Amino acid sequence: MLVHALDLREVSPQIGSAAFASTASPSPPPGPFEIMGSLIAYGRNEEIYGEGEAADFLYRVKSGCVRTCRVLKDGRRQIASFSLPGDVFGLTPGEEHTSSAEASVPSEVIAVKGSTLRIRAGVDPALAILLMGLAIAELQRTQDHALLLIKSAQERVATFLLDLAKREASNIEVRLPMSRQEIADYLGLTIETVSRTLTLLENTAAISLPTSRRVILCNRPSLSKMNV
Amino acid sequence: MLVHALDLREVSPQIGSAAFASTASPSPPPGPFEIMGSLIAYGRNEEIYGEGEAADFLYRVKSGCVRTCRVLKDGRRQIASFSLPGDVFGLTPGEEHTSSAEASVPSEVIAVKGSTLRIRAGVDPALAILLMGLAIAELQRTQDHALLLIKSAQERVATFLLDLAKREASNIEVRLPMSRQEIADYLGLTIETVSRTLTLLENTAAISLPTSRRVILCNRPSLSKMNV
DNA sequence: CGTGCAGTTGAGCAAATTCAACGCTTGTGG
DNA sequence: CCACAAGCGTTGAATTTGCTCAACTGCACG
Repeated sequence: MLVHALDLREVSPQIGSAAFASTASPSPPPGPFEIMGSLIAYGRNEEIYGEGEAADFLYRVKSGCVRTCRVLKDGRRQIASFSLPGDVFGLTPGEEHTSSAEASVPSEVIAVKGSTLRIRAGVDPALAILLMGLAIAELQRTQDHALLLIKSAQERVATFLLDLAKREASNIEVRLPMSRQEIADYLGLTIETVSRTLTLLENTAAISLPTSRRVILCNRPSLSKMNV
Repeated sequence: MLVHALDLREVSPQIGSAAFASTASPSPPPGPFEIMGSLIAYGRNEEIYGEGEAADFLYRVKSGCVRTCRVLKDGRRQIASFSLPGDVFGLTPGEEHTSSAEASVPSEVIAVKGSTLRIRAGVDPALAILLMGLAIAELQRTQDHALLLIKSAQERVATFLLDLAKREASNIEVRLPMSRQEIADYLGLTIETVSRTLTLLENTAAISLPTSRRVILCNRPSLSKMNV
């Protein structure tokens, strides 16, 4: 049930590379992204890449929040992931992006050219294994997302909040870097159902909503009970 | 929107390895699976591996149909994939299986020990890249599955039938190697809704159901219209 | 010729969606 | 500094979709 797309912290221990080990620290030492990539800033709702475009870059979020989306012919949108600082996104099956990526809020990302990575991966087995780890981690998250989509609305929202909470410094307050519409498109619900479910959780004292973008988890056990 | 878990046909062209190139032919020449693996037969509903077990093997379906499942605490089951002959399954994020695998019908699979593959992948960059391709292909299918789960019941069933049809020799008749319950758990619907939707499609002359396990696609355009 | 399982069908119900109105911020211009 | 518009979120009522519960059918197998 993960909200973030790719987090190098999770794969680096497996691959025995120290390069990413301290991604979580406030100022991580330079890794492949810092060395080979360039920093780009995007405004709210600005497109980073579009569906069908050539997949030439791999990105790492430095600040903000990036969503990846797929859109059905009739306009229904599914948000596949939210990537938070430290997460990697842009890994795509094949040569073309099957999803688009946009900044949910003003965001900075570091972009590494895919061909650069590919060339180095051919030489450097550790990098090849790192890329494999990214793909595997992304697979895990996508599986969890699919599993989320068979749950009830309450369960989806509870799971979502608990996932976000894992990423927060504070483990009681969650800041939502996305709109209700984005949450709805991620959870496979309508904006009204998301709103109603949040107020329901507030009425049952599971959470509190000081502002629409801040959630206080008052009663974690009751949320966890919904996190099947 | 793929039903099969992993199909080497799709990854081999990208990786430039000839070993798997003719997987689709009636009697494929020996590849890693034939050389390094052993053939095992499973009966209907027999477990191949369970959730939480060590992920030591990679499997390729020789005959039959294998489902991979995840189960929520309260017993709700999601089928993540159906693997048909030629497909690979068992690739798992991490050391433990996050899903179980069972034979939907009596099936033969070829198992390759993961450690064997890993050892060879360290030496053989082509094999490492092949494994990467498997992960990426699996990722694509899982994304498509997640997208399926935001569609209407009719759309899900139509998509499912069209996906299965792609795998059939005949492109008008589809054989279903799984029960209604399995289809329901794959599509995130109930068995009753699947049954009702199939009869609805039959009443609208989109399909015909000579037996419950055989579907004739009478009107592909009308099915495709639902395949958003 | 029963028995049991898989699938279908029906009726009523519950959950989530749709459509619509309302309220709260936020930013802008007078 | 206030008025007002625009965007976002919330709430309500009616509707729809798919689910639950239950009965029934057909088929395979002993």
